[in-house]
Amino acid sequence: MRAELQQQYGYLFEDELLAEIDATGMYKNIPQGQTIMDIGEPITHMPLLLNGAIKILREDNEGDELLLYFLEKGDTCAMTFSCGMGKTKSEIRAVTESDTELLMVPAQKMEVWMAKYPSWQQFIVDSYHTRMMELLETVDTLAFLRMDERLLKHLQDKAKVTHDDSIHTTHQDIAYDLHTSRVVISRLLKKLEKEGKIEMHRNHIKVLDL
Amino acid sequence: MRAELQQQYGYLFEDELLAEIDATGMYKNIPQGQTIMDIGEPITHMPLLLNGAIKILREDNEGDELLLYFLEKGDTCAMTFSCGMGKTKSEIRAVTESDTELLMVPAQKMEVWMAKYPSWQQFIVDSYHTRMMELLETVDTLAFLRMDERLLKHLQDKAKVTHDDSIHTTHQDIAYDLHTSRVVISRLLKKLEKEGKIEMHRNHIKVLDL
DNA sequence: CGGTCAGGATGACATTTGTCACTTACTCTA
DNA sequence: TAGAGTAAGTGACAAATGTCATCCTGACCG
Repeated sequence: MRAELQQQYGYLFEDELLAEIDATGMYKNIPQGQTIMDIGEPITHMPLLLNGAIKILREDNEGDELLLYFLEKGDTCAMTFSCGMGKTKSEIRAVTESDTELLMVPAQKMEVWMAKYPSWQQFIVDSYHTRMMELLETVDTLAFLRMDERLLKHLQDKAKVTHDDSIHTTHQDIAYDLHTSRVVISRLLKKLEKEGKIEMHRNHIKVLDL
Repeated sequence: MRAELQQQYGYLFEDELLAEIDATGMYKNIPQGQTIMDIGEPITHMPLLLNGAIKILREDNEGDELLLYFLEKGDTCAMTFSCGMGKTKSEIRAVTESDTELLMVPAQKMEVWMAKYPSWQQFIVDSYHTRMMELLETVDTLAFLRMDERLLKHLQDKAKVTHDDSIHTTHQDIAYDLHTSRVVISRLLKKLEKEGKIEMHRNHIKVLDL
């Protein structure tokens, strides 16, 4: 674990901070498909990813979801930071997209480190900025792209974070991520296959247009 | 100007920081409808709003716009902060929604203050969080609401930031903000009027459902 | 091997949004 | 006062998306 921490964050943090993270962070290895943070739950810890990928979701009033963005190793979710500091509840749901190793860092430590370590402060601001840019990209996708374009982009993003151009998922799961219906996704996938951008198989899709 | 600075930010910042902002910030009084920051331009200053409101816009590949959110007095746009620090170009356009007074703070000062003043650091993190929550709201609006719901919410938001339930705007301007066409807006406004939620006049709209 | 269930495909139809063309109404200026 | 320009309304049509029902296929289990 310490080796992975060193590998992912060693170039960012002072040795002293790395030692503190090592001492206080709770290591977890979570299989694919698990919810590690949910909407409305108080935030007690903040995840630092060591390996794998997480998807960050929003939810509407009917309980239907929408994918905001993916997180990968070396990332954290900045929203957890200030929700933790403000003692508010989570506005987003985090679900493991693939088997994931991470450190859960206690929320109260984050504030202490903000004052104590310039590298942590820089990390938090950089993380906010990066997530902000990703949310902007999500807004752009929703506002400017049609559903078939969103679908292709989604498959490409998924292939990128799992490092596998063969995606194991169902039409229904994709429909949930894109906040639409399964029938619409099946039709659009058919269209993308016709266009030579993907190859369809039962329970998985191979992305050709990367 | 110093009085307004004290009024809007006095409760947030140390006296020493306020003095530095006063000394280095460039006061501006900008009429409604002016672009104060544009996409692709390098960021040399960051605005601190004293009075009025600004709308923050995104642009697609065809040059069509989309409103992200409004900023009011006591606000800044966190995206300018890290874009300024990273010496990158602006990803958003900022346009005055009403006559606006603000201080333009030099970008290089922001980084200095980050290390020097805990209150500035707190302000930046809080600002990031607030903007993040607003972007989430924008995502929700785009993903979960139909165009007529988005339109009503837009009018309500506009009324709120201008402190006037009679909005001076055109169907075409609203269509630009919502990234749609004027005809669609005219029809939906007609529908909202029928539903008793607004009152329509040429060049302005009165919001009844607040 | 047959039954069940999940995943996927298809047809028909409805709703929402967008585009184009044209007309009407209002405002401003010479 | 008339003309020009802008703002708004309407009709017709197209495209995109969503819903419902039904059927087909593959995997799994008893």
